[in-house]
Amino acid sequence: MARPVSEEIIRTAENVFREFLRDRGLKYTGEREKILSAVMHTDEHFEAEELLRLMWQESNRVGKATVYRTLKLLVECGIVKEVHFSNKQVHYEHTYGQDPHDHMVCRRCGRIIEFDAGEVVKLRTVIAAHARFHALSHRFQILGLCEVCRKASSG
Amino acid sequence: MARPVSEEIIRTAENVFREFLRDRGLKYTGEREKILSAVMHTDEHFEAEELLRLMWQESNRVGKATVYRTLKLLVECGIVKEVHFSNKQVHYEHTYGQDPHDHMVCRRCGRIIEFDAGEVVKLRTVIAAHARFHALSHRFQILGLCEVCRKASSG
DNA sequence: GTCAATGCAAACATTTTGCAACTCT
DNA sequence: AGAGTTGCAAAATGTTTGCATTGAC
Repeated sequence: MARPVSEEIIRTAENVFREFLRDRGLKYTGEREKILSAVMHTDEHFEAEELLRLMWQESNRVGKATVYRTLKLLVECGIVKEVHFSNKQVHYEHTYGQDPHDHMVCRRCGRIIEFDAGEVVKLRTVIAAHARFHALSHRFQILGLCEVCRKASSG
Repeated sequence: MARPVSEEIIRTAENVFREFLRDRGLKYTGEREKILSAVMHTDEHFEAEELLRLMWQESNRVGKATVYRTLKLLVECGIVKEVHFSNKQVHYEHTYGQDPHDHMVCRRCGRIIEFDAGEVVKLRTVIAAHARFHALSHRFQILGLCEVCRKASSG
């Protein structure tokens, strides 16, 4: 899982976001600040509605539409990444100050295991070069059975 | 792109599907046959609604719900694969009789470039072994700029 | 004849949008 | 002051479901 992140990194992310907004003539509002903070304090993958629920529990009343709009901005500016685990909602994770990683997803129990993306990045560069493609990012997931479920099903 | 596939392969796929259905006490109906045929004759990635439109154009009147239900079965039986390009609809491709491949997606123009998945499969096995995870499949996409768009944006 | 499949429309879940009121800068 | 932002509720999107009718085996 994405690990909880130091206050220092959170402040840096805020600066990145503020600058990103300023560059486009957009405003750093109280809502955007609160949403970024909620995102950075999450150490799990989350969905938009989940983040909203979390914020409401802590009496941070922001509208649903604002959360969706702000997440989109955070993705654009690279602080947040979209992950597609299921066919339903989009999942998000903050990646700012984290090592790049990808996920293994257990088909049986849904468990998520992260792994370092270093080798994947190397491979993607080689593959892209062959097609004269300029790789900027990737999405990678390994689907299968985690150790527990494998043992359970062969037992 | 998935290449158009020989009539022989199509017949084999039909057999696979029929057997899959029989094994579960399900029926090989005219609708399912028509949908499988439409899928196998597609050589592009498609969406459920697109397939439906295509079939209607050729006066193959099947209900939308039936298409969704049948695609789900085809995925289960391994003839069709889900691909998640965007955050919106699921895309599908038939993979029966095709070499395993993954995709590069151009962020600017949306162009899809396929590449052989051999190296990815090797890498996923190594990575999975580290976590005692049993890899069964993967999803991989490289996002970036295709040659045309890279030239256009640097010019 | 039985049990499953179909088609339709209604339901559903998630995300986006229009708009009047508001708030950063 | 003015352009962008918010929240709400309505709309849109993509997919699923309930149910009466139809069809495969």
